[in-house]
Parts: sequence; structure tokens; C-alpha cells
Amino acid sequence: MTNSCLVAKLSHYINLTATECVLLARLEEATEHYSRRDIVLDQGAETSDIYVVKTGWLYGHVRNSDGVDLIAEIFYPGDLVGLSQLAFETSTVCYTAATDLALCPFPKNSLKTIFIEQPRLVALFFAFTTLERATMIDRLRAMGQMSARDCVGLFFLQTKARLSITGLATGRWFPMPLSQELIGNAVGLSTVSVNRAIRQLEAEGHIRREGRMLEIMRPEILGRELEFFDRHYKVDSSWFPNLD
Amino acid sequence: MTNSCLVAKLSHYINLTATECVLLARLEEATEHYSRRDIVLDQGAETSDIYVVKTGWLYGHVRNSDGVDLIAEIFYPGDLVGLSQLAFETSTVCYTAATDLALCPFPKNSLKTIFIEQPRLVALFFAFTTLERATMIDRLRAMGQMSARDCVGLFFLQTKARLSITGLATGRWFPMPLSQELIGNAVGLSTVSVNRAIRQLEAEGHIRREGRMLEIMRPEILGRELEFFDRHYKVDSSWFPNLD
DNA sequence: CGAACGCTTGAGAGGCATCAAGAAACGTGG
DNA sequence: CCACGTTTCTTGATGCCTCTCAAGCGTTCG
Repeated sequence: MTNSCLVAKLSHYINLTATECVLLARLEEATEHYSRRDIVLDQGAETSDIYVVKTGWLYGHVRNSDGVDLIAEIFYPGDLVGLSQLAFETSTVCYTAATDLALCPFPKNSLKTIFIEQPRLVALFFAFTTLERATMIDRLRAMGQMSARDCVGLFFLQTKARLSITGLATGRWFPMPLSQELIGNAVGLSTVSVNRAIRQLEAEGHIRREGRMLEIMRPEILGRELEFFDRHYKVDSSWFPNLD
Repeated sequence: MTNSCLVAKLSHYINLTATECVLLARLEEATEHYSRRDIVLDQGAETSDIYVVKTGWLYGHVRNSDGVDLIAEIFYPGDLVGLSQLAFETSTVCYTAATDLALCPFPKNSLKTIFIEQPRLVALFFAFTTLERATMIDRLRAMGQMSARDCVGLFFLQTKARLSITGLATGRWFPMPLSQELIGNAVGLSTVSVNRAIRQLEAEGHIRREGRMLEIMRPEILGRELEFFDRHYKVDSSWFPNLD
């Protein structure tokens, strides 16, 4: 078997054919390394490449004129970075390494043949974008009408769910390498409010921290309270094109 | 020529072939009519169909347990409704008619052949989802860190930009059939705050109202102030698969 | 060992939600 | 075409939540 992260993630959803595996593995031939805080692609730069995340986290963010930063998306191993910028010649967001990072770049022109020859993979990619959109709606709901505590709690539940797909969350523990400032940028809160929310969740016995690891004590209870639904566990593939 | 709304919208971005036009027109064979406030598809219902919007507006929204409603997406003539629910067997959002409405439903299984035979159309659909994602990030930015006045102003600019693509905004005027309550649901504000924001924009000479029509007096100036960028005007098609 | 960086906590200010009530517009049926 | 009820818009008063500013502490890394 291949040790491709992308294959690992996709296999969670459908049984990949050997042809598909080979083709996907080819996207991960080159590898680039980045250190935490490195900028992978700056806002306004040309979006000629797509990246597969091999190890580490990175995030896409936009800075507005008052200097406030908003994290638009966070990527984990197995994710495809840059699909959301396909329609733009220059990037609308800045990609920054959240941890030390290994990325596999491939030119976005490689998608041409995939679109023609691998309609089922395209359908799966398409499905992913809809999952991400649903998650983004959850974020909108959180930012618009939930308390700071609930925003942060929901963010942790979402993160854990995403990591679980590729087996990066073991049991109730998962890594949380983002600083409280970055968490704030992700959920639209100030550092101070994030800190107070975390301490409150901790005091209530919902979470526990141990270095950069986080434990959600009773995921089901917290999830029910915050109306969290794991959008990433399963996709409906009934409309996927059949294999030839 | 066909009078398909979908073809009209897509033609804004690429030159469709005759084959593509015929195929798209076939999606609009059936037509259903709804009155304002009618529910087109309820949350939790099966997502077996996709719809092309022929005339009117509709919106997808989610209601949480405290009864607060969030509008996740708004659809205009020429839009495809339901693509964002493709990956789910049952709908995560509720679709409601914002005005009287004419929709053309087609089964989502019809996508199978499109995925196989029309990779260029699929690429274009894919591009649309990335545009919508970018717009959603703008909304996140607005909800998270902008004032009520700016949220509402940005919402108007975005709406006008979307309508302009299909020629539904003439000059600086465009229709705004949504009540202030619905606008509030869309941008995450209370009705009261929306009203105050509108009156402020009006007092500042940024907008003018005439029944259900809205005029943005100096779009460039307001756009620059709110850091608005029209994401829907143009797509990069360099990575699209070529025609056979 | 010193200097960033990240976490924690307090105090004060401001903006938006909420509650409430009246005015205007709309729609519907007599 | 008018009368009435409903929806929508408008405005004021009050309170709460989060932001901002500020300072101290702990930790990590060069």
C-alpha cells in the first residue's frame, strides 16, 4: 500500500481503485518543508499550485486594514490546500504554517486530466467542498449568535471531528497547537475572551489541557448542548458517477 | 437562442458550446411555482433534487434551538440550488421562498452523466463553489469584526454584485425584497440593529430606498471603505479541461 | 540567562440585544 | 373602495457581553 495522506483521507469515504491510488500518489511526489509561522503563499500571489498536506497544520487567513486577522480555513494532514482559490488568478488568502509542515505541491493544471479521466474523484472533491461549506455555516452560526464559551467549545468539537477522520485524534485527546490568539482569529473573538472561555469550559469540567493536547471529557453532552453535528464523517455518494 | 437562466449565468463566464447549451436547457424542462414564504425543501428532507432558479429569490436557512434563524445562502435567478447539500442524504438547511418563485427541479442523479461527459461544466460548477466560499469568508469577516453599519452596507454591495451578473441590477438600483428581519438573519444582527444601520447609511447619503428598490449612491467609495471586492465578476479558467 | 511569546486576570467602555410601543405599509375580504 | 388585521418599519430605554487597555506571570528558546 501507499502511505499517501491524501489516499488515507479519501479511503475513509470510498474504496479507491488501484488506478486512482496511483494517480493520487503521483500528486505527492515532491515535498517541501516549512517551519511554524512561515508563509506558504501570500495574499495576492499567483495560485499556480495546489498542495497536499503531508504532516502538520496550516491555515488560510485574511487581514483587513485595521490589522485584524481572520482565519478562513485550517488544513490538516491529507487535506488539499488551494482548491478554494481555484477560481482566482491570485490568492485571496494568505497561507501560513501553524506548525512545522511538509507539503506536496502540484500544478493546478494537473487537475485538467483528473477532471476528464477521473470523474469519480472529482465528485468526491466536490463533495468535500460541500462539507466544508456546511462547516463554514456552522461557524457563521457560532460567530453570529453564540456566546464566547460556545464558540470556543464548538471550535474544539469541530477540530476533533476533522482530526478523527485521518486517525489523528486518539480517544478523547487531540492536539491543539494553535495559540489562543489564533483560536480567537478563527472564531472571531479577542485573545482575552478566548482565554476566559477556555477557563470556563475547564472549570465546568468539559475540557482538560495537558501541554498542547486537549481532552474533551464528554463529547456527546457538549455536542448536544452546542448543537454540534459531525459533517465530515460520511458523504452521500449515490450521485457519484460509476466506474467505467 | 435558449432563454435558460442557467445558460445566461454560465455564459457570463465561458462561451458555451451548442452541446452544453442543449444539455443545460434540458435541466430546466419542468417548472414548479411557489409563493413567498413557501417552504421548498425542509431541513431533514431528502435531497433528491437540484433546482435551477428561473425567477424570484429563495434562501437556505438553519434554525437553532433558541429559535434564532440564520440565513446561510441566498439564491437568485440562474443559480443552482442544492449543490451545497450534495454530500448529505438529508438536507442540513431549509429552503424558503423569499419572493414568488419559479424553480426547475431535476434529479441529482442527472449529475452522473454530466460528471462523465461534461468535465468543463463540472469545472465551472466547481469554480462557483469556490466563489461562494470566498463570499462566505467575507461574511465571516463581517460578522466577526465589523460594525452593524458595515455589515449591512457590505451585504447590500454583495447583493448588488451578484445581481449584476445576470443583469438584474440596473445602474445603481437593485431590488431588495428581503425584510429587515431577514437581512438581520443573513448578517447576524437583530432587526433593530439592521434598521438603525440602514437609517444611518441613508443619513450618510450612501443609500436611498424607494419601495423595495435600493440605490447605492457611490458604490466605489462605499466599497473601498468596507473593503468589498466583487468575487463573482470573473473566474480563472486556465485549469479547466479543454474541449475535446 | 535574558528576551520573546503566550497565558492569565482585572477594570472600564462601548456596541448590540432585548424589551416595549407606536406608526406606516400591505393585503384581504366584505 | 374601504375597513380591519397583519406585517413591517421605526424609535427609545435598559442591560449585558465582549473588546480594549493594562499589567503580571509562566514558559520556551536562542
